[in-house]
Amino acid sequence: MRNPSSGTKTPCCSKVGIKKGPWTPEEDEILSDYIKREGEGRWRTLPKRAGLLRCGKSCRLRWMNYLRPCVKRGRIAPDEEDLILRLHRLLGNRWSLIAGRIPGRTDNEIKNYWNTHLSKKLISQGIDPRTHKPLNPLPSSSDIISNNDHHLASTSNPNPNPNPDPVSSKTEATATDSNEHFTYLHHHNQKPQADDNEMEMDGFMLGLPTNHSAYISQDNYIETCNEDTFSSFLDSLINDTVFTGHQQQQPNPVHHLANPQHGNVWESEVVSPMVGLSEEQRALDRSHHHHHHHHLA
DNA sequence: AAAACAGACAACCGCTCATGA
DNA sequence: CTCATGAGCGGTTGTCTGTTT
Repeated sequence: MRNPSSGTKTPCCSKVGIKKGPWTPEEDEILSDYIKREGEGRWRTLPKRAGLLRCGKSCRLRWMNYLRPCVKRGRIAPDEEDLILRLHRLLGNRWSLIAGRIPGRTDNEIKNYWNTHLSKKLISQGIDPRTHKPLNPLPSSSDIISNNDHHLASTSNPNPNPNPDPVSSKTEATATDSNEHFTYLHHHNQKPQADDNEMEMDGFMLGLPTNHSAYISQDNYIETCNEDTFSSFLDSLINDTVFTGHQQQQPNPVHHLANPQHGNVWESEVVSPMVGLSEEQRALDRSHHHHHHHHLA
């Protein structure tokens, strides 16, 4: 990690003469034109090359979240919303991972939509947006009220989520004991990364095809082997029920994987534990995502 | 009519990770 | 191996717009 005190800290937009705030249509056009001509990348130097008084980060963000042709604008459709809910239940706040599964939508957009709409919606339905479980129906004496509050939820949350607090989950390596599970996962999945297709784990197998395997362990955590597996895994999830009516006829090589003869595990079992994804899983997903980005974006 | 407030979304910041020298 | 750098992620803040007082 970069040491902020090393003197090499990148000031990014703090430089004088660097514009901040909302983009103007003129700036948008300059950026779009430039990227169409020269392509993406080299964000740090792009502003200078393109003639923009912005930092590279800002340019990248603007392009990724707004200007790219494949970015879909407009309202989130009901089926998209359903998918977001479903994926969030599985993945937690891994917005980019979720976004990677929703064509045309960006992580930022989904994050915003979650925070402004879905989170509140779930709360109004008596569902904890973090755990996707019912909010404490009968607050016991030990429970402090108001687990509507995102922050307080972390203290009163009965679920096994090892990272109740998004901030701490990010800044600190999680030390909760339930993480040992993912430590295991991490060591076994991430190291060999894309080249191993087989894992021996106990737990019940979901039946991914060929040489891939994904499991729901006895603790109900999803365990995946590599990015392809993970990808297929999510595919199966997506195609499971969300688009019934839209895509159900669409043949999908990995269809039925997630809900084999075991019933709809997503609706019942997977829900809670997956929110407990830890830093290790995060790391795993990151690696997934890095590859995804190139495919999807 | 205007000030205050609230919601929605765009943008920024700090951080981690991957990669290459 | 270490270090520098680019890229990307997720939380948070800023700004705009619509609504309420």
